[in-house]
Amino acid sequence: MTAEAVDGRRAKGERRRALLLEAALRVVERDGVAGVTHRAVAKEAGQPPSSATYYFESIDDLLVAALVRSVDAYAARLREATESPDPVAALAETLAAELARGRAPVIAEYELYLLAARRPALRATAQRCVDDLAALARRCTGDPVAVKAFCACVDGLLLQALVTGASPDASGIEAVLRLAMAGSEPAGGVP
Amino acid sequence: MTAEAVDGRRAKGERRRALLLEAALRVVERDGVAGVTHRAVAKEAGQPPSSATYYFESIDDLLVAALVRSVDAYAARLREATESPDPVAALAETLAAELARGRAPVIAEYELYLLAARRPALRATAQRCVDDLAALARRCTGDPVAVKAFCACVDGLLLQALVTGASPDASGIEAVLRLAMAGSEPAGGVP
DNA sequence: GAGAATCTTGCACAAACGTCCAAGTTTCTC
DNA sequence: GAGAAACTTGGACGTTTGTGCAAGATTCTC
Repeated sequence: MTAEAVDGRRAKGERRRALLLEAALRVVERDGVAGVTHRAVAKEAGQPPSSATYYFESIDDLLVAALVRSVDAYAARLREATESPDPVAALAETLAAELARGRAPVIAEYELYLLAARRPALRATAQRCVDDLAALARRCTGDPVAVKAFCACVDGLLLQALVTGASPDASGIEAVLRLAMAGSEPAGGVP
Repeated sequence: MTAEAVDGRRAKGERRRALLLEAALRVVERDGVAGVTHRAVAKEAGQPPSSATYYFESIDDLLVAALVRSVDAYAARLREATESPDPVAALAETLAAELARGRAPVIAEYELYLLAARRPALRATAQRCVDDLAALARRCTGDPVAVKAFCACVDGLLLQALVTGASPDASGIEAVLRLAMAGSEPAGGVP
């Protein structure tokens, strides 16, 4: 994709690195961030422990890469909802469906997300996450305060659902998001 | 406080346990949840390692107790704001001041908070946190959806401030919270 | 004061971890 | 094909961790 002639050595390496990264995400889902070790990830990927240390010098590198990958996946889902005729409804459905399918992946996302609070190197990635959300909101309102409220609501709703064990349905989520979006201007509306 | 005649042995024990718990919170602030080990906490408390294993059988017990303590402190601050003439403004000031004083304690709170997502035993404590927030909101609006939006906004604003490194001021926070509180009814208002 | 309950501590053990290295393999360049 | 570059792997090292235990000190009960 990037260059016409690929180095077969590097290509194989990147494929392997991706395998390890996916394994790392599964480990985070299963055992939390604390469970991420070189050995555990390599074992999950069905590879020798040395390979994990080769591709990720420190355990921190591994977590950083995992967050980036997690945010990428999130951004993709977000973009899909953004392009829908009713972004708010689409997002509400997406979030509810994710929670219903299983909490572990969502927990993993937020554990990695929170990791950015301690690592300045991750702030740009976290910011991207919020920006994508704001882009969705701006399709429905011009009020910047409403955009902030909307973004905060999304993270707050998910976080609270996770920690309290509640399972809000799509309509409940949508109602809250719609309210946050309403803002001072009565209707930004879809054009 | 609880009984008239206290057992000196148990009293000493509880004092020591409290010391360890405070040390544990400092460790979480400094090194994150991952840094919490029996030895690290004992060292932080200036006590022999064995004492940590005596009072907290597993490392999980320690974290659970730490979360409960953290939520207790949060609830106290929340109650203070709730009793203010303008709860929303008071809460906004409290949150902004906390962020300004230092992010580490807030990060620690959320790391522990998120811990509840994996431990059913902690859900009640996390729920209490949300309930206290909802109680504050209900002093300003009767709309249950607005209450939910308000609670979500508080967690979302703090979480996003932490992960993006932003430092919202009191007025910015207040504006967002006020919007979430507004709801469909134009004014619940303070009586 | 005698005996029981609780607290307190040092120590030793196995397991798991990050890290490093050196030898071997594949792939590319020329 | 020869040499360089990148990948791959197994193994060893020292450190840290959780855990359990046994002996001692403190406090309460009678």
